[in-house]
Amino acid sequence: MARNTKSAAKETRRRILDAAERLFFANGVAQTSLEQIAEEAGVTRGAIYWHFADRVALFRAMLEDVRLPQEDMVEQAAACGNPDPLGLLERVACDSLATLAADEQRQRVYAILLFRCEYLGEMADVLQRQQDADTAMQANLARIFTMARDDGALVPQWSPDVAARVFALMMRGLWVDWLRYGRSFDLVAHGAACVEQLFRSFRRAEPAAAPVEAG
Amino acid sequence: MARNTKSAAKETRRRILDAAERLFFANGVAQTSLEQIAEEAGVTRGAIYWHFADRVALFRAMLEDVRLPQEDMVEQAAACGNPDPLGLLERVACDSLATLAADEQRQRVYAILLFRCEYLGEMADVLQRQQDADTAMQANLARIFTMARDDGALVPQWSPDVAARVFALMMRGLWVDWLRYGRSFDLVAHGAACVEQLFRSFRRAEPAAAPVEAG
DNA sequence: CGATATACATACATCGGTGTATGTAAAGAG
DNA sequence: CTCTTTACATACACCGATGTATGTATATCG
Repeated sequence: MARNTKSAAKETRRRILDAAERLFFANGVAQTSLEQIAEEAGVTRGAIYWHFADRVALFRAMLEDVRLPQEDMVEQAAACGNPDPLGLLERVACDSLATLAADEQRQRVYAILLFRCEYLGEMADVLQRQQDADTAMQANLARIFTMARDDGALVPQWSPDVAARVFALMMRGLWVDWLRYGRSFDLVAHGAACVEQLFRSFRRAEPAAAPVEAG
Repeated sequence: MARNTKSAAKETRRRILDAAERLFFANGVAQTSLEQIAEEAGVTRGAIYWHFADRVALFRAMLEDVRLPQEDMVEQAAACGNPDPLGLLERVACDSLATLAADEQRQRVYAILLFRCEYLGEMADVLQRQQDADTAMQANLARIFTMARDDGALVPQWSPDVAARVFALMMRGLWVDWLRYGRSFDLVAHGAACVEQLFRSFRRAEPAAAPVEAG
């Protein structure tokens, strides 16, 4: 068939990636054939094999387009010399929820990573990327909580490491639950309530106000 | 071939289930053929098709043997009329960590559910079971935290629902992280530190002691 | 304005997996 | 002691998916 111009080829590549994303999300990675992806993208398998070595390469390319929520938080929280570390983190946390809630591509890709693929053999390093992101987030959070403790902002009942861990576990739980169970609750509102009350327990007690209810 | 006695047939069934569990865990559900399972179990595919209708039925049967950590916690925490609900929960939480850490079958099956299968089509109700377990756990925890609030055991900074949610998210995060990342930390010790400090924030402040470090 | 590389489509060979049909020897019922 | 049923093993037919080889029309470059 007619050879496409270079920009048209780029668009073909995009269409393949988008089609793969939709089908991986809808049918799972293992249950999606290159034939189906080609059809969804309006090309043939020849085009896919031209742009990508095989299924795994296609899958990897799809992932490279998206940042994981963990990576997002690390980047956002990098601003360290802040006078109010806990306040910064609290805002970053809520931002991360809003970012995920607003970006459907991110939702699909993260959901694929969480529930629609099996991490084995050639996919092992995909898991590794998530572990690296988690580790980086954990280290970064621990650093910030340590700053908060040194500033006297963190109550002594919480050790910086454990506070960082519980916070990270809660955030990931919120992301995962929301995606796993069909986005059946208001991620931003409900998540904000969790974030706020947890951070309230991190801080020295203020004149007590009534707790915020979940969304 | 020679027909086995009824008890021998039961054992064959067990061997098939065990083989499936090991291979699903090692290679993923989609990447494991019935041929492989048969070989691992020392039988032929004929035996598998005799005992199970197909792969999905085999997978389901494998799951039925095991209780999920969530289901475990719900059962453990059912004892409600306790004078110290928060103390009860704290113990139940640590028990659940110890139970998971001690039972390799449980670890494999839960890991399969989390990272080694794709929830689609005929597998949708498998996800449903997890969602039901999570929902039940959530409801149960909320009830207990409400009791704690009514007893004055829960500080007013935490609403019972949000406290239950954060606690549940943390617990699931601990289970998942431990399994996902190759059990690379001491689940019981590290988990206990998280549980303890979170529950300390739930309770009215005692004469402050130094926080416990993570394991 | 050829020559060549590009961007695919088409065609083919292969293979592993599934489901089912059939064989069969022993267990259990009467 | 037979007859039937059980508990498998064996054999077969049938895709569907993969990978590769090949065709081919057109950009693009010198």
